[in-house]
Amino acid sequence: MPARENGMSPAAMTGAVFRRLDALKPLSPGQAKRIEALGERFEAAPPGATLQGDGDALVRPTFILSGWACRQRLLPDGRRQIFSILIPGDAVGFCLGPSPVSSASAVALTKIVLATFEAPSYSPSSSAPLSNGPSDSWGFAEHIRRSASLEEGLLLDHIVRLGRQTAYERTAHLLLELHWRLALIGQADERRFTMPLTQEVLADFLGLSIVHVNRTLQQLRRDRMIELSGSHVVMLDVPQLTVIADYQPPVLTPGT
Amino acid sequence: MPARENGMSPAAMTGAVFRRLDALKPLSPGQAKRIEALGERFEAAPPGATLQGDGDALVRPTFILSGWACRQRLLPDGRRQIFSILIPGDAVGFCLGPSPVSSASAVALTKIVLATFEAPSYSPSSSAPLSNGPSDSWGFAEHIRRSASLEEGLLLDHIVRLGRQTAYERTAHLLLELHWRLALIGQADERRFTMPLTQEVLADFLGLSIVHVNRTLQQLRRDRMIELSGSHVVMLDVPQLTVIADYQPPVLTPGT
DNA sequence: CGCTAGCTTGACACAGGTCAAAGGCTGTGG
DNA sequence: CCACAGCCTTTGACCTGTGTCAAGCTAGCG
Repeated sequence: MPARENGMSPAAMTGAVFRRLDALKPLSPGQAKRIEALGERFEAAPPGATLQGDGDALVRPTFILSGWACRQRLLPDGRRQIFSILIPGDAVGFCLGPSPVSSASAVALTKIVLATFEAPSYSPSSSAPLSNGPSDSWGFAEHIRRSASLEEGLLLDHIVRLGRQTAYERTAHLLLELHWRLALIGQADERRFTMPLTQEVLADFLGLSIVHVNRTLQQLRRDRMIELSGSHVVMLDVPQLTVIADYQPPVLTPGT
Repeated sequence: MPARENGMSPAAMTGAVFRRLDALKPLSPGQAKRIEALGERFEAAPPGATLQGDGDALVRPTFILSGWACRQRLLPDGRRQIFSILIPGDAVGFCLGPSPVSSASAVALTKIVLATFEAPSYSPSSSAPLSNGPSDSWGFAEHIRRSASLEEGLLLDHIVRLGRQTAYERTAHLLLELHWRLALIGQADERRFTMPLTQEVLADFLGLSIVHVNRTLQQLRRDRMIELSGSHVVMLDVPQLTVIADYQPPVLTPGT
């Protein structure tokens, strides 16, 4: 097996995508194979790169193999709001169907590696009526549906954070969410994980100013709720944080 | 044609549903007929009624024929955040597929009339592989997809409002959004519409306190941006409001 | 005709924003 | 190997948008 980007095998590169989709719904051997094939055709982008412009149509699903990104919108006066933070295994944009002219753009927050599905390698079953839309032609319709459902839940959580929670609660909630999502793809242990985000990014996500994010993090440290140095996070009291943030991890519909 | 709820014909009762879906994608005659049939089987609920509980599964799509509702979540200490305001023609909850255990509940804000689709009256084409999920069995897959896309855009708008806009901007933005959506279903003219929402509901939607919503509305009045008495809204300077709120109406994918 | 739900207003408190400056880091070039 | 540049973090002083509390007011409704 030939060495790739920093010497990883295709399977290793697509690990996060595999784990995430498999958690949403167990992958069939055929599907697993197609995921692994993603590792063959990837492209890298530097921090700050625009992964998907404002009105870009989303034809085929693109996944993050490694690195972090975000979906965001800019106001005319320069204010920025980040809708969601994307981690390895996440899809960039949405694949529900043709319409998605999302009014958001996606931007890399770190060095990032992406892979896009080849469209219709599944022609045998694609003879089904196109009523299904393009989403189905590649055989992951149910995964996409569940992924969309999960993401919608995350958006709703975000709305609650922004509308009704204090800076302290918001920050705790975000940390718990990231921890849960990273654990899903095997990139977090019980209480620690790596979060390569600047305080500016946190601010634009949490609807706060940079300065206040800093102060809030200090407060969490003083309260012995977290340790944080560089991008290394340790949650010292997960139960307490969960109460403070009223955090409820997403429920994955089990099975089949 | 027999008289119904306050003497309306089925076609009149389902007007909003028809107009909304037809705007998303022109309805075929057969689809139009099925929509009209909705008017035969409706049920009413009083203000405050729970239309859909917290973890309720969403099997078949339910539409609002008349009245307003909202999707919301409550925090343990009683704080409330409203995710979206539902008007006639809107679907309650989502119909993307089986998983939608949405962590939100839907509540009637006024007296409301609902109608739910009968499941599989379209059996001829439902012989298609069930890979499509239940969403397709009733023949509106593309409408549902576009509706979901539209709603996702509204959620993103809401996140920007809550995260990065001032009370004044948020309020202006909401008024413009409601105006656009009401116009879509033929319930608004160029600048006026009816908004049967208390200031408490506005507050819980906009992430503000009741008192501050009141003050903000006063300010909009003083600035001669709006008139508002009871539930009657007049927007006095739509262009200006649009600039203030940085409002961008949703783009409906045209055609077919 | 009194009650209640909703609206309005003032006085005051506080979470969070803004401004400004000083410290780290880290990478790069001399 | 040092020095500088740039980005990020941290902190203090101060300001303001929004929340809280409390009290009237209004109007529809039983």
